[in-house]
Amino acid sequence: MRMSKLMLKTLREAPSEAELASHKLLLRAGLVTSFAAGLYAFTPLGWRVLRRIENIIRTEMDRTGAQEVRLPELNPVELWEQSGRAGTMGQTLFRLSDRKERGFVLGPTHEEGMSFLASRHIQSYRDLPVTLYQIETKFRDEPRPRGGLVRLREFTMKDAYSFDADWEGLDASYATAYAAYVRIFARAGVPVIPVAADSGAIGGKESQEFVFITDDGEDEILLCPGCGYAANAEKADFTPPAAMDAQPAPMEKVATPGQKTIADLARFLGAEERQTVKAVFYKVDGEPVFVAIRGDLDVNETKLKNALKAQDVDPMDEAMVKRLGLVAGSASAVGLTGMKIVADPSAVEATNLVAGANEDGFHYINTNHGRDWKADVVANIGLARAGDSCATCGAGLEVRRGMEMGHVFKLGTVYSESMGVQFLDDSGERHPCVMGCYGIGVERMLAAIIEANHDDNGIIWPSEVAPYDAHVVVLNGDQEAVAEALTTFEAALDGAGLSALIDDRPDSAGIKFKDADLLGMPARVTLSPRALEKGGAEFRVRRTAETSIVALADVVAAVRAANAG
RNA sequence: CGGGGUGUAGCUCAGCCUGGCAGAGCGCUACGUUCGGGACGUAGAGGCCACAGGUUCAAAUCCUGUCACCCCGACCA
Repeated sequence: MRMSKLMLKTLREAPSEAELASHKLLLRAGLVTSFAAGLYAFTPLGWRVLRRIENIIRTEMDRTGAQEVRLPELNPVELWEQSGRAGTMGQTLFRLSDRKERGFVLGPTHEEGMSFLASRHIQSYRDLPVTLYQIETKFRDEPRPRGGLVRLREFTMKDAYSFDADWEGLDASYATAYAAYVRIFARAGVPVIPVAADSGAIGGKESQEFVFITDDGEDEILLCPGCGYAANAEKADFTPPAAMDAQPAPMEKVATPGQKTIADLARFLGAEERQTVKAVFYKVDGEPVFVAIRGDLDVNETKLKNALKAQDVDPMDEAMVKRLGLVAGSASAVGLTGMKIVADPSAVEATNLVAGANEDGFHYINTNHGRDWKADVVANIGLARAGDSCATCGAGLEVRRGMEMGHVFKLGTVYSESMGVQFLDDSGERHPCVMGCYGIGVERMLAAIIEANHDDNGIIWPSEVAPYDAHVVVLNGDQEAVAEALTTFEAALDGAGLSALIDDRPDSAGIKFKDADLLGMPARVTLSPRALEKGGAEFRVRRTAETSIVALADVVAAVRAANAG
């Protein structure tokens, strides 16, 4: 490709809307153009990269025996009503209707669609197992798109779905997909770690995310330096600090004027935070829920949601707090009626805790579960934090930020039941298929590739995703010797099956070198009178900046070597 | 949905406080000189100052509203 013909404009400065390194470089290198929040166009160069990422994914999925298919992006809303997710995905769905007022959604994911497709083709256990996948556009009305390509409203996803006869079969399909993911991320140059993730109220016994660790990530990840345990914060297990040991004492009401927060209250009473009970009010699927947890711990809303098998968990709004007569800052479950009480074991097992007296300015001391109050539900709903003890080995957990690149998930029979994906076993009995699903965000991967592979001068493409194998800088191309060298070299590259971006623009050398660094092809070849005088072409490896003069006959081999490394 | 920030040329930004001809650098076009790390000169093109309303003789500037974009939080009172 001749740069003089390429629709590409690089920028010396990044547009002010960009904050992430990848976002800045995507815009500076002219790979994408923003249309609106979370919506981007890809330019010829950017599109080449995206296609190369897709091809890595496609190759690795095909290698596992997964079969590529294509579903419509426009889905009849009935599919979503059948699974029940028209309601639960709620505001995330882009909805529209046709001229006859039939309702449709733009697919945000395709469990329903793929189940529908499978249900039309799977009849017998002889048809199993099968894994189907596609690489296509998803639409999600995200509350907050961000970070350039990190969170989009329209994006490309590779989504795969496995169908097995039983859980053992699913375990095998899952392991196969997992192994493919490891290879995909390695080839694309994104360092990821697998972490345990929440599998949600829809069931399933296992779910893992492939996370790229970066300070700019959206997710909080807990890592154990002792045993290697890694989990998303919404899922992470931990062992809370031990409770204070004490014999139950009589409950007493004490004045605590102005003490609203746990920290203030503990200081005021000369107690430790773990000697108090924290009260948190939630609205769970519209119903009020009172949550009690030991004062030194925090509530993990995802765990709460799972414990209650709920769809929506929100902080209680002020109107409801008022209507129920809850006293913020002095609330507790003691004497509380009229709503469900959920407690973390930490609040149930500890003795003589300080709790609110449900009267402004007063608290009780020495409250004990069972005697002074009783929880309707006791469940682990604590949020793991940095420094908490690993539930497995006891070491102190570390917290890092991370970007979710891919997710593998043992779904079970949730969708096969609702969508009717069934098969007959060898005794003629009908069963729902056991499903798994496996997703990768392609644009987000592109962002992560750049986050993980750049320097102050620009992008450093891993060779498997680079838009071209070589960047050829031509200086004084009007001189016969240079023009001749270019012709010869181009033919040689072509013969070797290597691609090149040839900078034949009449601009100054400085501009061309800066652009070559910014655009980040693995190898740079400079054809110029000066280099020819020295005996060939100047060859430079983008990643190491290692520079040398290479005889023209050997440049193709050098390009190949740079792309192999 | 809440909080914060920003909207002026393709990009980065000044001008706004204190109302009075629409600005700079980069980029773009033409010509010339340069020619190995974002060269220089000359001459140009390019604007609904986000949008709407208001105040005023006069609004990019002051007031009100709306929209868009970016960041933080989606939470323990």
